[in-house]
Amino acid sequence: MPQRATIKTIAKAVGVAVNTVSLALQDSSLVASGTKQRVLEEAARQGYQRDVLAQALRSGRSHTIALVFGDVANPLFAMKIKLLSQAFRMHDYQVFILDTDENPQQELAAMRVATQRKADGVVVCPCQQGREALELLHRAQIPCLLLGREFDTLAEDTVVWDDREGGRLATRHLLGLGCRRILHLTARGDISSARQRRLGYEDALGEAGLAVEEGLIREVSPLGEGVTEALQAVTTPFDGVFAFNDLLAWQAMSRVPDLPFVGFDHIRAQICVPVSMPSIAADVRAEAALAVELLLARMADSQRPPERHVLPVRLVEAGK
Amino acid sequence: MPQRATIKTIAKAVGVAVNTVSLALQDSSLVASGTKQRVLEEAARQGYQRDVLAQALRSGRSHTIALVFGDVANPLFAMKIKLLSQAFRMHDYQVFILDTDENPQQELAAMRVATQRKADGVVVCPCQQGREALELLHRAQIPCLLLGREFDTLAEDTVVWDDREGGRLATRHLLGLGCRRILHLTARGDISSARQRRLGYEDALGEAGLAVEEGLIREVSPLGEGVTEALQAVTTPFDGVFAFNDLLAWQAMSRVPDLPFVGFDHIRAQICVPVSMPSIAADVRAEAALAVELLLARMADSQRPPERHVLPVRLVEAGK
DNA sequence: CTTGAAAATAGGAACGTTCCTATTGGCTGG
DNA sequence: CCAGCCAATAGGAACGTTCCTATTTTCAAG
Repeated sequence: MPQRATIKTIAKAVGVAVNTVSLALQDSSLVASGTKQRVLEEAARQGYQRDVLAQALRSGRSHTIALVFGDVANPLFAMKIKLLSQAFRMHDYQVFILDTDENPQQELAAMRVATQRKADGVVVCPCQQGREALELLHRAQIPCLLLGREFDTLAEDTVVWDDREGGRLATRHLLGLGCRRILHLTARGDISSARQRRLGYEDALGEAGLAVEEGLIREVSPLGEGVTEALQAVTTPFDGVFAFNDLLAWQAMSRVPDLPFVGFDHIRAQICVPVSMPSIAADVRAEAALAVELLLARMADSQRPPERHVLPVRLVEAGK
Repeated sequence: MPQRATIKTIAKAVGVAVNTVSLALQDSSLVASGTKQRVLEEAARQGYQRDVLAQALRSGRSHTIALVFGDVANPLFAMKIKLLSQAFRMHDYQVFILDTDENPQQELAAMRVATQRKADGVVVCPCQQGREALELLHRAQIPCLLLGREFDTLAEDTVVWDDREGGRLATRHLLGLGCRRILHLTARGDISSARQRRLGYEDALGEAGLAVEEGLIREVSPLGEGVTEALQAVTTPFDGVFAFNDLLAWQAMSRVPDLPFVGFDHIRAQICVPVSMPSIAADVRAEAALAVELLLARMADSQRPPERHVLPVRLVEAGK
């Protein structure tokens, strides 16, 4: 019955103090290179694996980042998660994912988990109206980055798409096709991106000299629940649809075919779907890279003033 | 400068030993209900949050489950992750997700992370040919459940779909449409599900008195890379396609339209895509529930003999 | 009252690290 | 030849829990 390898067992085997082993494993310059080598060899021989929990408890750093998203099953989020995980892993941070179901209560719970698990940082795409969840992190002194959605007051680093411009591009595209009564499917819950996309929609209508009709704006869950019901409830006729995101658009398409649609997020780029629908896209890889860079920078220096980055968007036409 | 609330600060405030506080917080019957109440009140007052890391270090149980999957961005996996997370959270287990990119090396690394983080259990959809990664868990005495893919020797609890039957159903469907030269896009890497689906394909061809043509079976990455190249390399003519999964099928469809296709996994059920393609489905909710139940049972009693569950599959026709 | 056991609480070690403060040995300079 | 210093190592406390083993209190029975 071989007992688990710890710095203690290594220390005993090499004939040196635990402290020396600890330092050697950290590749500290304080320990002689000969001893260092012997320690490393013995560690390898015993199949030593550092106990990250003990390390975290003592050092206060867990080498862990929490990712808080509304819907892991949304391919855009899934891709962001994938990219963020990879990048953070490169920097020796393990990632754990918290799915909030776009529910503010669950978001709060997620933050509690993040603080309990002593996350070194958090990336969140918030579904809260208020800053309650963020305050929780603030009190625990955990650096936080907002991804994809933001708040009016810039209190943390933020990376968002140019949602308003996206809304304009999408709507102009439909106007260009001759649509005059464009239905806008927006997301419930006072999400910044939804608000901005809608403003862009209104901008474009204004440019074209068209009035905004409340009857042509419908709110549904960002998860895509209740789309068909919402469509049935539309009494005014319409000749085109601009949806908050591709998931909503697709769901609507199966109900209202043969109308021009524009979506958002360009999910097709992540998951190759044989559906040809124009959508608004941004560079997700660049977005993830930027997010990681910013969060790591903040973790290194909490005094930096928060930065806000807006990524350019483009309309991807139906062809591809 | 209010210092962090710990059982020690609570103990001091209530005027009782740390031990008593610890027990009270665990709702132990050893501590008098009066004291218990006073402790809980003080804990709430101080905004106490248990340090899960310290708890894990001391108790050996981290209240954590690792989910190891090949591709988080695949909607089927994403949905399984979502369901598993929810269910485990109900039982007070936090989940962390490890994406292996269908790469055996990364799978091994993921297992190392799981052991380092002292996961109480692991759910894995393995991409390894060998049992190396599983041995790692075995040595660390971490219960493990195989989900979606399996090995010949039943050493751990297993939940899989009836892949072979799925292959038969899919192929029979194409045969029923009059196809006689069916291309099969299978997954590289000796994955059990791919093997079984292919066997089913061969079964069905046999039933119809058709020979298996090697030229009509093409291997591609399970991630869907290189599908178009693989299609271009097919020299034999074909009149229908059965793909290892929907992602591959969709990707192929954009290259080879106007042929009957059958996919696998019925992703459309998770993410509402306006693409009408027959696919093989199983009850994902039941699958997740079963997986959770089995893993929890094993965590409670490691001596139980391993169980193997095969979920029935059905063909979902194009209409829906 | 005293006794004994059960109920309630206390005290300290332990989990595996890291951090802080010694202690040792060897070497240089005057 | 010794003060002084630097490099290398050692020792022990600490992180916040839980676990194991005492100790005290309570209270019914004799």
